[in-house]
Amino acid sequence: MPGIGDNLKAELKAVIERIERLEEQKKLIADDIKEVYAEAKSAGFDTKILRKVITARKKSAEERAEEAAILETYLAALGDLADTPLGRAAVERDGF
Amino acid sequence: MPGIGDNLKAELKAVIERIERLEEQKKLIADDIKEVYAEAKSAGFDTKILRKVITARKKSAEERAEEAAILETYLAALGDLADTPLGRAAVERDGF
Amino acid sequence: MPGIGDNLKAELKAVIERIERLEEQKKLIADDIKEVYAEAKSAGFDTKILRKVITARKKSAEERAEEAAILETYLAALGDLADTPLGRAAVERDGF
Amino acid sequence: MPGIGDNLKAELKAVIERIERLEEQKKLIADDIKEVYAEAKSAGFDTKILRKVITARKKSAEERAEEAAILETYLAALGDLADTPLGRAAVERDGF
DNA sequence: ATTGATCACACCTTGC
DNA sequence: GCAAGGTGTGATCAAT
Repeated sequence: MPGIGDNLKAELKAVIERIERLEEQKKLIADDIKEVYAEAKSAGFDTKILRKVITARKKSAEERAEEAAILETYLAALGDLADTPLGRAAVERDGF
Repeated sequence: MPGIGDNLKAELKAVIERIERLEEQKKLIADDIKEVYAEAKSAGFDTKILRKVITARKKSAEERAEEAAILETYLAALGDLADTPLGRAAVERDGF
Repeated sequence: MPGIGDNLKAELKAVIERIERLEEQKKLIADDIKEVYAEAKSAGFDTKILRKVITARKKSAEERAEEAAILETYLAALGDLADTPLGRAAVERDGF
Repeated sequence: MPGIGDNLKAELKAVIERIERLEEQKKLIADDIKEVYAEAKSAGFDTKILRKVITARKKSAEERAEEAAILETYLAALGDLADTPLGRAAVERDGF
């Protein structure tokens, strides 16, 4: 019973396999992370605190990224401004 | 100001960097998975069904693993029994 | 000191009591389960194997439920398709 | 092939069914609890806080039970003491 | 008694 | 904004 469904079936199969393959890899890495935490615990670290540190650093990184994005927006605006004499003067005065 | 905490600090730093590196990799893979779902959606697949299929297949795999574990446990128990003449007789009669 | 908060307070009290009553019942059942395991152990059963069997059976049930859910979703999707002449033709040809 | 294993099999079946029946009941109650939380949420309560309250009350109850147990131990000791004239005097004086 | 593993529960993020 | 899935945490149970 070959039909138009065959292509769909093959596509579907491919999609599912790609996802399952990726999830497998993801799981391997997640297991690695658990292992690192386990080792750290054996070495006397408090994993709960450790996790908090990681989370805090992630938040900081996000904030930095946010700030960088804002800065970039400013710079882009200044770039436009820089095309005018008035803008160029402002840029120079403010040290950009 | 070198002190007794320096080794700990270095260790801690190493641990955190290992974890952050792994989490970064994990995120990359998670993003890949999202991308595959997005592509599949564009190709006309219903991602809701897709996800259900994936989880169902995962469950199947887990169940098979579970059953294999039970079988192994059974066999280990039978192996112990098999070390005694009485046990061997029982095992044979019951078709194991 | 009757005030506007009184209704809320009464509601809150009722909610908390309902939950605590249910959790109490839940705990009683959990204790019953423990007791059954203890009895089984006394009767010579290996509780470890017992638990594995129970969980495997649970997984089977879950998987069946999951598959039923997928089937339902499929059928719903097909039901939508079936509302169009083109869809109906495809559905019939592919044996649904 | 009737054998000595048949009784075991029947017993095993009975045990498994009892446990599964109890776990089913437990799940029903757990679902009831979820439902109460859901209703509470609809009524405008913050379920997170609600859970904290429940937990805190549970802890208090445990503490009270603990204290009651200690009290009981004391009372038992006093009961023994009460069998002696000296003990009885102490009990009376301290208001037990 | 303690420790390690297993499991249910609660929280939180993500997709819809 | 809600529903769902993944993740972290706490409790429970076996083994030493």
